[in-house]
Amino acid sequence: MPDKSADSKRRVTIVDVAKAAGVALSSTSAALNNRPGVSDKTRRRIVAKAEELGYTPSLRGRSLSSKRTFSIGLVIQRDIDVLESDPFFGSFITGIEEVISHKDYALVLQISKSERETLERYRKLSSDGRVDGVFLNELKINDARAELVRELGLPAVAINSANSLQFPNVRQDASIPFRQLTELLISQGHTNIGHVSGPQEFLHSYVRQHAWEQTMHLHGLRIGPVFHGDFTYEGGKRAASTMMRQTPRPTAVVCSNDLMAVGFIQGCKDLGLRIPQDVSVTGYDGIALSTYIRPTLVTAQTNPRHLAREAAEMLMQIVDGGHPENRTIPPASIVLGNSVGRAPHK
Amino acid sequence: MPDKSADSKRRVTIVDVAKAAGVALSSTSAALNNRPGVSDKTRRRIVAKAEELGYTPSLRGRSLSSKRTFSIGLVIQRDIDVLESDPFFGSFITGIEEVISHKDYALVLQISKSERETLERYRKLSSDGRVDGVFLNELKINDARAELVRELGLPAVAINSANSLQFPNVRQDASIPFRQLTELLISQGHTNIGHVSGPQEFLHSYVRQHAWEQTMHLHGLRIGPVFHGDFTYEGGKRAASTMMRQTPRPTAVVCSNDLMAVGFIQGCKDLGLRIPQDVSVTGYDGIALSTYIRPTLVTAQTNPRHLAREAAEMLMQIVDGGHPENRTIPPASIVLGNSVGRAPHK
DNA sequence: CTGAAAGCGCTTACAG
DNA sequence: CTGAAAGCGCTTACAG
Repeated sequence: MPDKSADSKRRVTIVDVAKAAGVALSSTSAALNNRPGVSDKTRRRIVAKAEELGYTPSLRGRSLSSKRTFSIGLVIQRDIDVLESDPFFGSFITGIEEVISHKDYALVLQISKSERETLERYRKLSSDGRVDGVFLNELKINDARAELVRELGLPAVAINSANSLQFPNVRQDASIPFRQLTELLISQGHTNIGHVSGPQEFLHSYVRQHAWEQTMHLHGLRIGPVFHGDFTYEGGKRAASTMMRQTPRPTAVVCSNDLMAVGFIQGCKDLGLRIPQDVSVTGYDGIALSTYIRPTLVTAQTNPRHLAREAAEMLMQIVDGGHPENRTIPPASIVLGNSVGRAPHK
Repeated sequence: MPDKSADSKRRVTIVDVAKAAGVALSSTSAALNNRPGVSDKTRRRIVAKAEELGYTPSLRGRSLSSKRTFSIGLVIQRDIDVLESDPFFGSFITGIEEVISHKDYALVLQISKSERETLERYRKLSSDGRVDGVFLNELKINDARAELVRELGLPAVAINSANSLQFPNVRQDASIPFRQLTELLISQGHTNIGHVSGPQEFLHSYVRQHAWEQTMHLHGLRIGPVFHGDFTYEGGKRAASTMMRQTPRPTAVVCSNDLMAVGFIQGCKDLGLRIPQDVSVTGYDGIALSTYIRPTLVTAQTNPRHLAREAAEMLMQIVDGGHPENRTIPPASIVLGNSVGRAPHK
């Protein structure tokens, strides 16, 4: 018998505990789960016995009978090469973990490479019964996940969704910092201010661009050129090489995220333009990279970890049968780097 | 009755399929899982019925009876603030997913903030019966997880472990690229070459430093100064401000990873040193950031995604009762940036 | 408060 | 090849 591995030691079950304590199964279950239905005295005896036997409840057993998985799902859709440099990712997951691990829930993480695959993942998470709820993160305009998840009856909480969605939502409003960033540029004398946007299908791209536009109008300025980027460094670089060759070129550019802003700055440098003497640039996110580069970036510090914590708490409530109110966390606060200066004289 | 949610529609079970097809439960199970024990004709009839009824097997039911979870676990231990800028993370997870999602396995991801918590996580993953196997990633010297996991009887595969560990292992040898990087510097006339290491407790810190040392000796050179870093940007910056104030200061520095190398370069710039005219710098990892900075970094391109794919395949084999051989993937290849130049004349 | 029983949805010997 | 039955480890009415 070469195999004396762990398989041999049979698991201690709740039945063993019940027998050892000399009480019924139901009493044992109630005692161990802090449910009413047992006297304090018996409860204590049962709990002691359980500890003595080294009983630890089987998730599989609980799952089947309680029809819960004690897991929640997060599906992240990314182009492969982008994932690596994505700051949102790690922070967001950390925030989720901070909440759910204390509730004995676990995170099932899936990576998807296309919208079709993403929908397939949600569908399968549901049909397998693998999770009790999911996040609706990085929503697109008319995101197909919303209808799917509703149809599947899968509990969900949305992150920064439009209010129209029928899911509990947590948001950190980007329009305030984008207004502030735009006004900062205006206050420095800039009048021709461009925008490097994210992909048009994303809700958050839209919100950010809209805030920039509104602020320009508010101050009686015509909106500058817009480049439709993709949230990547390379996209930012391309934006610079396109936008900054126009005449007249903008003297300042509001970028939809930090990574593009950093790429934009490099693109400007490659064209021989100085930051901020020739061009002022702002970002959004507050990633570490924005403090590594020179000049350091003017941006707004978002808080994905906080956002995730709120979202996870809401999802835990839903899973427990609750109906949480929508939540809002404070808007990202402006971080003053050195990438913004006074508008150059004409 | 206000609630007409998804709860109302009862799940289609294998019993329903068996009844509808007019056969026994066992035949149905065999047919649906492509196990022998049913005639081809009945199998087809059963499969057709299952599809007709929209049957999709319940993971919970399967789990309980098969004593499998169809999940594997990855525990990542990080200081909170480091996680965000960690490139390893996203790539590694992507690699895992590429393998397991096709096998109907899912990844349970946990974030831990201390070694104590990490051990607790492994312990709980095992006692809950939440996963069928785990990764032993980012191993420390005498890593306590190894003994724990063995004791728990938890199937595991190790990433870049020392050979002495009794787990199937996949590695990408770092000593080759570190020798090459060191020799590149030597070939440029450098003789006083320093090293910025990772935390001493990590196996991979040790391997990298050792390769640098060996190469120096091989070429009859005395090893230069060593700074014990922490793999962060700030750590690299501190290394520069400490090491580059010494007299004589090294003319080249081999950093244990890219993030520290990037910080080191910034630290040098802050001291008024030019890269590579005054100091040459190398990294390791090949993160995107290394191409964003100027000068671009000389480094080695690792492949965490590939590493993860191999590891995940091995874990899948173990879970299926196999005993995979150790694997090796090709070493990271040198990426020539502009951070290395000829040694300055004395 | 306590106990015996059914059930969650599968898999797997075992007998025919 | 096919079928009836037990079992995985829990929870949850239900009756006492």
